[in-house]
Amino acid sequence: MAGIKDVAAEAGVSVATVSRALNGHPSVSPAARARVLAAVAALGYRPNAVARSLRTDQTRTLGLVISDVLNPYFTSLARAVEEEARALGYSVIIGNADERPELQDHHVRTLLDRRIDGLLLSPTDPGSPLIPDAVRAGTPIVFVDRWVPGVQVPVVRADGRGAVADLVGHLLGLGHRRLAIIAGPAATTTGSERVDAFRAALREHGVALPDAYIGQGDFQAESGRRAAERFLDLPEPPDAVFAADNLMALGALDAIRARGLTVPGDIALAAFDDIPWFVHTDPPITAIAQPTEELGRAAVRALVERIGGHSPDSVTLPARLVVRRSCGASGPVEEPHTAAPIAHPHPHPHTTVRRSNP
Amino acid sequence: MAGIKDVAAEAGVSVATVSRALNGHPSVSPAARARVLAAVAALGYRPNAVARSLRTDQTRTLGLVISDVLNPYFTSLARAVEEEARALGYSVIIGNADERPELQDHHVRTLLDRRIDGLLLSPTDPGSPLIPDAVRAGTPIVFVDRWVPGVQVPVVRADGRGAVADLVGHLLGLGHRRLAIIAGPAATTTGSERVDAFRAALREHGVALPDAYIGQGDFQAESGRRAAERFLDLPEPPDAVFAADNLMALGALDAIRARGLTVPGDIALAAFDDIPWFVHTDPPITAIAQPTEELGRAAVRALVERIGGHSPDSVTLPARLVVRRSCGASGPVEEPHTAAPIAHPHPHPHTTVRRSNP
DNA sequence: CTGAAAGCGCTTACAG
DNA sequence: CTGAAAGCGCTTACAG
Repeated sequence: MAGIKDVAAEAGVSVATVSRALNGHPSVSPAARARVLAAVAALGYRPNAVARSLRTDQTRTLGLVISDVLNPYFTSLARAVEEEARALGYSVIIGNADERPELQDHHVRTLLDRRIDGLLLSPTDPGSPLIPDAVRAGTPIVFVDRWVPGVQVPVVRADGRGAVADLVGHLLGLGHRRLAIIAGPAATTTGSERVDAFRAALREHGVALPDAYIGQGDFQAESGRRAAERFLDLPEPPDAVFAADNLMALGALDAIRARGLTVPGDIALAAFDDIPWFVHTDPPITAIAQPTEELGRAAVRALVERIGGHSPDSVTLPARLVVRRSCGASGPVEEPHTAAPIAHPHPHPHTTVRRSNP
Repeated sequence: MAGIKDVAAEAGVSVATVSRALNGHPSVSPAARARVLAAVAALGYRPNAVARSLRTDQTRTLGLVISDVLNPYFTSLARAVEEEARALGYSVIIGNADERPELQDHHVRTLLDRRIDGLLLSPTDPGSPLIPDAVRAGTPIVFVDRWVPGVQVPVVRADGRGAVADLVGHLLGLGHRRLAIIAGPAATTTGSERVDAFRAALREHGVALPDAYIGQGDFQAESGRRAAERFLDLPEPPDAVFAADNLMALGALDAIRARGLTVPGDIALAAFDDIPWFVHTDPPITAIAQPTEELGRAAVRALVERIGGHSPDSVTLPARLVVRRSCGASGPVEEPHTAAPIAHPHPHPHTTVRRSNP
């Protein structure tokens, strides 16, 4: 593989001039630049990014540690992150924690060892000591989606409270009274916030959320299945279940079907996070949609600002309820707290979109 | 950030000894090793992977360029790849080509600039000159899923011919006669092979595949929608549609529903690539399942062999048909070419699994 | 505008 | 068993 020395020899200049020509340094004569470019083309030279990084102390690389690559939500997030990063001249290396603390640490450590310029993190394990360590060491970090309270790092996330309140109103309006939730790990912010929002909204309507109606999941399909089974084994099973992510909703659907029960006939089902397939499930599933792409882009912009030495603000974007048929006959839709409906990426005759209040 | 010199000073040894102690070199006295380890712990030292890579000329990193991160097939593949790579001591950097040739080239180039030790590639653009260039330059490469004919590189993929033949038998057995396919780009191997297999299987049964029944897609949902619409506009629309990937199947389903038609009542639908959601769509979708995890692992093993200087063989694993209800009343299932059914990851009352012949 | 030289943080023959 | 020194491929003050 041709190195900068080969190019210099071929062009009849010093390596310094080659470097300057390639990096657009102004003080290179047009003649020298032309010879360098010709030599580069002739040799098929490509600068060694490893050497350059060592010298410049920057890798032009961002790390992104997500909780689960098999979750379409994180996958869309990753795609948006990569796009925005590329637009700003950065590469991104994705680490998949698979909802496992050790794996999160493994990836964070590996990324740090590679001297990424900044880290985008959606903590699976908010208790990992690596996080405050990295912050203290001065590594630019931004949390996306999930965050760690108390750690001084900008957070880019969606606020689902309004949408959850809309969902609860929707469920109660359809006559459901025994509302249950399959929660994510309480240690994660998205795990606890969604239950809190659900409980708060129920309280507004004077409805309680008994412990038996809080299933403990881990954001994976299997846990959704188990939680749903436990609900169905109750002497008085819930008549509506809200899964805190799309994978647990899938698991819950599996469990409900396995008992020969139907949605929404026997039990209503709704999910946090909207995905294209929800339009085509039987029945189409009512979900809370996050502005995923915007979150990914905003997170990258914030991180790049941090890398630039600034202190970007946290960003919170609203989520919104997308009503389909999984909670009961749609009937005449009453707009919950607001007016204008928003277009949904997958228009469907049975879909109604509602925006939560700001 | 503490460097190796700081550790050496703290431990009272030379940087050479620190390096040896950290890399498990045998000739380090227990005493020195202990002092080094203590110093490392005290300073929170982490070796700079960039510097190490520059010196050793290896990054212990694999590149993986996939065609579309939003496609669950590639996402599972990526997960399996990362797992196996990690087990073998490698990191992986994923590049998403998004089915766009320029993006594929961008990622291949970036990965090569970073001096990855080897590249796993599922070519979106088989015509890219970067591929033969890299092969010529000696970069270890292995193709996964898709490949480029004529390029001397091991290929790890699934052979869907048996399963497609099973599917055609299944469709004809249910009384469908006008079978259509939504194909991927003819330039990609998976794009052309699936049509070829479909056409060959039809010919076996004396059925023709008219041009009008070959929809040209690009493996994205939107193209599936358009192709399905064109089919439905035909004076004699097909009575069964086979989408060459799961995203085009989603698009086709959208289009069929938008016309107020039902599956399989008005038209049958099947897809290449099985995904968990196919169990819960309305109706559950008959699909051809690839052994995705095995493919990912085998690809990594082959690539690591290549990096080790060996010449691994190509690997071809069989795909299999998973019958659900989207092609018509399931009725008594006749096993097509073989005997034993295989367990499916998502057992479901309406699912029957068939293995294609070897 | 250009080149010689130092140096980024490691690893590894070489000599002892 | 250990250290001094060279060198991986670049970039960048410094001097001219």
